[in-house]
Amino acid sequence: MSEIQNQSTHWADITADKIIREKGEKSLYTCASGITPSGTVHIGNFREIITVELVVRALREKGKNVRFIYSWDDYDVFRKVPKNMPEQEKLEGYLRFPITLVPDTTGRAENYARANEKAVEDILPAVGVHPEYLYQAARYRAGYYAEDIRHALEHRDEIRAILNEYRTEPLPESWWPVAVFSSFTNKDTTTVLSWDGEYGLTYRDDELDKTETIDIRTTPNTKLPWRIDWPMRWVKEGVDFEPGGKDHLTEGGSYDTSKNVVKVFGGEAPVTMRYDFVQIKGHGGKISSSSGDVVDLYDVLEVYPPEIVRYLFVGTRPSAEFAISFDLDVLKIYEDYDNTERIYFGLIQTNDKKREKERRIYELSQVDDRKIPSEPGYQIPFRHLCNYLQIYSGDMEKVLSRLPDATESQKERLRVRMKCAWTWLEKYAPEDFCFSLRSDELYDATVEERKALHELADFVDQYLETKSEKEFSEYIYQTAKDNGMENADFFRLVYQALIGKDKGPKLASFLAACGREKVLEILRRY
RNA sequence: GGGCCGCUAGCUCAGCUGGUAGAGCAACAGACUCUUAAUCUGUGGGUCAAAGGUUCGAUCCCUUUGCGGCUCACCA
Repeated sequence: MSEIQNQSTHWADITADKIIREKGEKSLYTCASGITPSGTVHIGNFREIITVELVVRALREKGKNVRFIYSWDDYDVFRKVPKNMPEQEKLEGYLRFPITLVPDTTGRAENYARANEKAVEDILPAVGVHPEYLYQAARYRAGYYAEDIRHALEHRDEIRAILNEYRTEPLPESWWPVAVFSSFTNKDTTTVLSWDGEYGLTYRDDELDKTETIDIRTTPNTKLPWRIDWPMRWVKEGVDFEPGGKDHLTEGGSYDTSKNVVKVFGGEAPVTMRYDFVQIKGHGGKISSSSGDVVDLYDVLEVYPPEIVRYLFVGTRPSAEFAISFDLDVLKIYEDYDNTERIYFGLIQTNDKKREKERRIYELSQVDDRKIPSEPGYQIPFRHLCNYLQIYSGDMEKVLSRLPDATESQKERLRVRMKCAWTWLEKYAPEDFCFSLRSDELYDATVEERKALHELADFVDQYLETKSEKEFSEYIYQTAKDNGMENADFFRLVYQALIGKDKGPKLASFLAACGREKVLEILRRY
């Protein structure tokens, strides 16, 4: 194991090494991630979580003790009502509230933020991600950060100078490094007026023009703005590694100012890594979050099994942008994964370097690194599996009965895969790709056409199960010839007779896949 | 305006700590009287955006330029 680790060139291993090198040998390494649950947490946000998860796994495999924390910034301000949320007008009334005090109009949880959090927390274990969740609203409101807020107030000028370095408009003299939610309205439309040098903070509610003095230890209204909050928490939790999106990791971005602000709190910045955004391809056209139709982890898991979802992220350098596909690329993704798996199990020969790389990608793609499969999945092309599924109208057990040599563990994996395949066929596959065998309604065939179909039925009856695919295709041509039909016309006829379309899967193999019984059941009715 | 990323075969990209380039698809040739991005065999194809520099040696490192994209400078 360690031998493999040492020579691994996978980015997760390289990052783990970097953390150890830069932070030194420690008894505990803290890796952090987090976002604001201000709306449905989409698949782009997942990139950060999975990036940390992979680095955490790499560190643990090097024998390190690791704490993986995930911060929900649920004391953030509700700035905009996402279009995919019900009861828009009601939510409008809560703008400028902390999201933890906004009601959940979807009826899933006690408040808006919690509903979005819960959706993520429920699904992450499915892809092998198990962080320790930290809830910032609860912490702030319980006075957990009171001393840190006071510390920021004490270093007001120093912090302002750091933030001003990159600002076009310098922060005014009257600026304070805290934000206050009004105790009258819950909104952040307030202005801090003064601080008594200890825990007393006086602010004005700008809407009501009312003034109040609060104690930051006991009144749950104060929070630090993002660029101060982030470095403060680095110190609080002793964060050694935390990646960031490219909006944070750019000159003048929040990582830049935070790595200076963190010194005010007596700490240092964690090792970081920039990840690029994730695009979506083939998801019905409506994909932008502004339209409210976000793609989240649930959507992706409907079409890809957990290990393939991981595979997408594992196999791509975080700094590279990539797209998650819901169109025909899905076929290729499955094939790519299977290919990696075949290399892992030595079913495909390749050079050492490539094999080592693919091996590591396969390992990291597995949901549980202690339960890596001991045998490859059942070898059937994804396309073929899709055809089987359609022949049996989505009945997975019937499909499995056609694959008698599959082992139990392979069947388990096939079931997950078929469920995804079926969802894909129903929701995303192109029209041309889909078919279903005729049941009640028959093709309105002419007398000549019926004769041809009868002849084909006889061949099917006699030879479909005994002749090879290639040999059987001879009978198809012969039928066309015997009935004086052009091949193209005859193929069209057979597809119409079986599936009501002009085209379909390659005929000889399609008939074989359907099986003698099913084909005859339909053809004999003409 | 600052910063970051990309520019490699017709297309999408891989190539990672410097040793004169790979995959899939497309193309072409041949199998198959055959369809949905169908199957098999084989072939061709690249001044690694451009120009300098470092080096025995550069797709890779440095500088400059061009083109494309993103991001920060308001909030988080």
